[in-house]
Amino acid sequence: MLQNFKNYLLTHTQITESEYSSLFDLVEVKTILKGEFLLQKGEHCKHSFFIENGLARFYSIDKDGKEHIIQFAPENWFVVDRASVFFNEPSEYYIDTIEDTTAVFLDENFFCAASETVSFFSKYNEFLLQNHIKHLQNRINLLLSAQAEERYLKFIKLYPDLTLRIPQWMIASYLGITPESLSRVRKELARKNFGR
Amino acid sequence: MLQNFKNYLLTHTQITESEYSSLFDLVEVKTILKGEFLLQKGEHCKHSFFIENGLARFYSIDKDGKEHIIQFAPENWFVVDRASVFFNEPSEYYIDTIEDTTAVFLDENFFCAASETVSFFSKYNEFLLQNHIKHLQNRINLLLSAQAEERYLKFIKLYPDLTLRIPQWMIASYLGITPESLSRVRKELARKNFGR
DNA sequence: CGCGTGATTGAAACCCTTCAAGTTTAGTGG
DNA sequence: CCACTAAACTTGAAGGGTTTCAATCACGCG
Repeated sequence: MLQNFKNYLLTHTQITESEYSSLFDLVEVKTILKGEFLLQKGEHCKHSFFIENGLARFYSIDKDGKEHIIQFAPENWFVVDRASVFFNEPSEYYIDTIEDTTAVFLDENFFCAASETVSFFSKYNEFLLQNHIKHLQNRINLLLSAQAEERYLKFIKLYPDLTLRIPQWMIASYLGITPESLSRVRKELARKNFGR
Repeated sequence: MLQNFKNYLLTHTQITESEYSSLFDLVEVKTILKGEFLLQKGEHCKHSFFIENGLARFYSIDKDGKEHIIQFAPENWFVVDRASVFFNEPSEYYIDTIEDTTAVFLDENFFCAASETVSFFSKYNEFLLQNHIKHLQNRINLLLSAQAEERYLKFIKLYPDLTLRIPQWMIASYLGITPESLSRVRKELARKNFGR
């Protein structure tokens, strides 16, 4: 039961077994079926979600009804609309699941308690924020500088395991291209590599 | 002398005059002429730069030699490659100035001392990180969902003052389009608004 | 088996880039 | 203060990458 969440905290935050036990009372664990929402536009995001098992996605829907995926979150990842949580604003985004998912719901109380009981916790929290910034910045740079093929190659290099679990049209959405274009990019890549 | 930096800290971090005086010994202030570098690719970024006066830009150069602007930083803004500072990695990016600039160089020592002497400081630091994430996320969403015209309109709405100070070709770079395209977008916008 | 979803393919259209030329603007030195 | 030059901006025509729309194919599941 919740092996991933426990291991994650033990290895990343130097938490002890007993500290973990007391903090665990503060979280909620929920099962979310494939396609169900963790967050919808207009809601205030009150939790950080730790994905114990399964796969979630964080995305927006534009005025033409098109989805744009900001982030995928497989097991051992956090997913959250930080802007909504931290600034207490209604969210512009959606979070739902691509697979049946077990998620740990962490609220303000949990982070306060954890920061107080585990001295290293706030340091790790800063690590998460800095790491998040690093990834977002790299993504912006990629969107500015690379075309479809290069974006896709970087994606499968960075997330080889996810490539197999995520439908192609969602990867296309993450890359900022249409499913048809991604299909053609893959066809072209297959053609190039055939001669080896 | 450094009115902006002082006011910024006083209003945002609840620092006292005397605390400011002692912390001020830990910073360096430098004048950077237009076009000179604060950071170049391959260097380890050791400072956060507070722009006291002037205007800086944070950008990458791709394999074809094209520049891609990640961020502009006018007076009262911070600019820094957080990934390089926090993870102690060589930077992938450049920071230089668009105008003659006075910048405050803040290093690790400053942040440690400030966190210790000013209780509110680390809270404000988290605010900066969260705010940074919020902006990067919105930018990614815009790059995924909007075409040239909409990107430009959002830009001039968000940064009306910067629009006049920054050469058009740099704004184009920030938007992920060519200078020629931006010129045509502006022409088209002028045409549309002529009929009012 | 039939249905729905996802992936593929083709043709036309579109947005944007590229390249080249011309115009305007800004900065510098005589 | 004007003349000169470089940089920035504009404009046009051609081309490229991607989208759009439509049709077809492949697959899993009730």
